[in-house]
Amino acid sequence: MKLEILTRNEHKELHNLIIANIRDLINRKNLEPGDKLPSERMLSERFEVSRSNVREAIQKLEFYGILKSKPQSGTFVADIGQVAMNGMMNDILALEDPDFKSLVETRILLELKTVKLAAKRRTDSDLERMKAALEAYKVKVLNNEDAVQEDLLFHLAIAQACGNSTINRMMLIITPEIINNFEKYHVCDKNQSQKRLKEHQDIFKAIKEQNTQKAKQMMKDHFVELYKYCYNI
Amino acid sequence: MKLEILTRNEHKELHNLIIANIRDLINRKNLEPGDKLPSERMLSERFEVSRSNVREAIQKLEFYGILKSKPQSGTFVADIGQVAMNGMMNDILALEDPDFKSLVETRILLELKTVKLAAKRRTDSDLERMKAALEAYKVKVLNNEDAVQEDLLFHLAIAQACGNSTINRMMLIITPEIINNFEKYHVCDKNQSQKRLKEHQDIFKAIKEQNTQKAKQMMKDHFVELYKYCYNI
DNA sequence: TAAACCAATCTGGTTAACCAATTTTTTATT
DNA sequence: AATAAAAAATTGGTTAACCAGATTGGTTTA
Repeated sequence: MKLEILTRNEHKELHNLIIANIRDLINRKNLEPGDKLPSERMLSERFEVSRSNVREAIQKLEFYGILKSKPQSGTFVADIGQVAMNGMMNDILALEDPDFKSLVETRILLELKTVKLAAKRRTDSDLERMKAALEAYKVKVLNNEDAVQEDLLFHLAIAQACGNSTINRMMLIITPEIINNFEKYHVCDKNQSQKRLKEHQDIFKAIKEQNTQKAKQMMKDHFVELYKYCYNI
Repeated sequence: MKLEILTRNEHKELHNLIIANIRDLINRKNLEPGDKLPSERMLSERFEVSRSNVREAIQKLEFYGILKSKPQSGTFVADIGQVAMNGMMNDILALEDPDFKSLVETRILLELKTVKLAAKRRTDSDLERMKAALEAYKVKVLNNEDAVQEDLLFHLAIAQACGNSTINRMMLIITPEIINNFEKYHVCDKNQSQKRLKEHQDIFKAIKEQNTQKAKQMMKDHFVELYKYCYNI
């Protein structure tokens, strides 16, 4: 067989092709939750792709909870049912790359929640972590240095304090994408950094005082600039 | 070298170990954004693990946007900066498995947003997809069959119509976990299924009419039972 | 001096052979 | 005939050799 190196996009296309093939196979064979898929070797032969590509596609479907691999046993359809599996696979295949607007919209949604929850649930050690992150941010700002990272890390510290591991996970997923777009579009303006620092300090204070409403309002104010920018694209 | 098969948990531990090693390496060598990591072969030798394990750990960090692999070239630290990378890696390593309460809380947060956005932005083809999902749900309910999957698929159809690919992605991530917990804790009650159908129809109607406030309120009502359950655990 | 070229080397990706746990089938025993 | 024990086949995971594109350093050339 000819060996071919794929670009990142071709790679994704290949994965989607394999995923679609697996979906069709499950439908044709009427596999139900808990049923076993054909082995990786058979799938790779059947779809005429390498076994490692099949493994990668299966890994992706495992991430979305649709399949489960058991060592030395097989790959199984998860307990989510055939209909749900079909719908979700189609959804996954239709998933496009996130645009900046979608990222910002999601970030604001998540953070207005995390800040409220953090104000309610923060422990003393949470406070310490947040304070440390805030201090690091402060130092950079006062030295008039770029502080995008420290900015975001303070927000991640809030997410960590919100006591919801799922929301925290989602903040982790979007943060690097946010950072990249920040730098790409030069969202952050150094002239405003003093103001931003003040806002961060206000947020921290509200969380410390466990004033949920104030915390949310401070975060909202903090996002106003971003909002504006987002709707101007 | 001795070959050893790992359980799922040991596997995760190994990944975390490698991730921690990579973090320490980046710190020790003071690698900055865009810098190249040592090759996979060198890392595997240095950490005394297999190259495929290194590749899997790198893949995970790629998913979180911390590293970028370029074919035939190398693996690079993403443009998020050293400080952010450190903080995020620590966060990732500290990430625990989601509990049901965290899942439900997140689901409600996301869906109260998706339903509002869907009411505002839904296209005609979105409406058709949602109507189809709703019909499938209706058939199951009227036949008094289990309809958890069709239920969730309707919600996913709403997410798809919300015009925000990031939120849609997150709904896809949590849905299988939600389904599993639904079935584990028997959250769904068949006696209430008629009521649930009515609620779904109300939501659909509100989205069709593009009445955002009503759509959100209907969704809120729909979640009341879940709320109760969630806070009773 | 600097630009262009070329070959040696290094890289992530791919493949195929191999491993050990598991599952299935066969055989042996009661 | 039923059960237990053993062997064969199957599985996902692992390893190591290999591939082709990218990089690099030195050499040649304008």
